[in-house]
Amino acid sequence: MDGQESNQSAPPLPPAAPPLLSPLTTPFLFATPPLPPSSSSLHPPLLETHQILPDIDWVSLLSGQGLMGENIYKPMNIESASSSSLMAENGGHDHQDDKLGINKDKRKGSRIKKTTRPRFAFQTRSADDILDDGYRWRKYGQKAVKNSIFPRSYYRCTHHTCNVKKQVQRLSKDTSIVVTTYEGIHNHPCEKLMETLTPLLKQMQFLSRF
DNA sequence: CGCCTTTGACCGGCGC
DNA sequence: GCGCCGGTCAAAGGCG
Repeated sequence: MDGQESNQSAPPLPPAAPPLLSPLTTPFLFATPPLPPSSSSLHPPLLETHQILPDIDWVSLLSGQGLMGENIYKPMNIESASSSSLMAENGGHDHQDDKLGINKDKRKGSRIKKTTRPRFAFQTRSADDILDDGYRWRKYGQKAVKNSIFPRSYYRCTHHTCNVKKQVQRLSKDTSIVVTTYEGIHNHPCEKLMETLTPLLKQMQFLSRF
């Protein structure tokens, strides 16, 4: 239906641009110092809006390598994502992994295949639930979750060949914090990044002729 | 007209 | 087996 299965078997391509943190989009995302390990075990890293993020190796990050341990960015593979931050808020019940990337017809099938899509979450302190990460997203659902006064919103990348999803939920414990969970890897360039870079590249090509 | 959000219904997994 | 829960679908409506 939406081509979700089309790139399940293909090896994931590295993101053409950071799925977040693009300096060419607004609002900018900025990082706080690393959280203490005790809190990071329950919650994704918290990003503030007043500090510039360090350089991040997103390829390594999304492939599950590097930036682990005490680093504030802790990617979660799908197998280990069952203890995601959103669950910490809703009482730890989560079985979505079995259904990720499975459309309605597939769910009617005999056996649901477990997928292994990269997944990571982080927190931002923002008044806006939706962060401009440079990609285009279409909201496909919203659910009230247990033990949370705020609903969880479900978004899918609008690119026709891309099946990246994200979940957005505001913490009831701290209403200023928004938890965003990304799932999957974009297999296309960031639209806004390309929009910004294209005229610059053309100008560079023009100037290089002299 | 195309794209988006909203929202109720539906589905499968899990715990009891 | 049943109910709860989270995730997804898809129709309807809004907006530029």
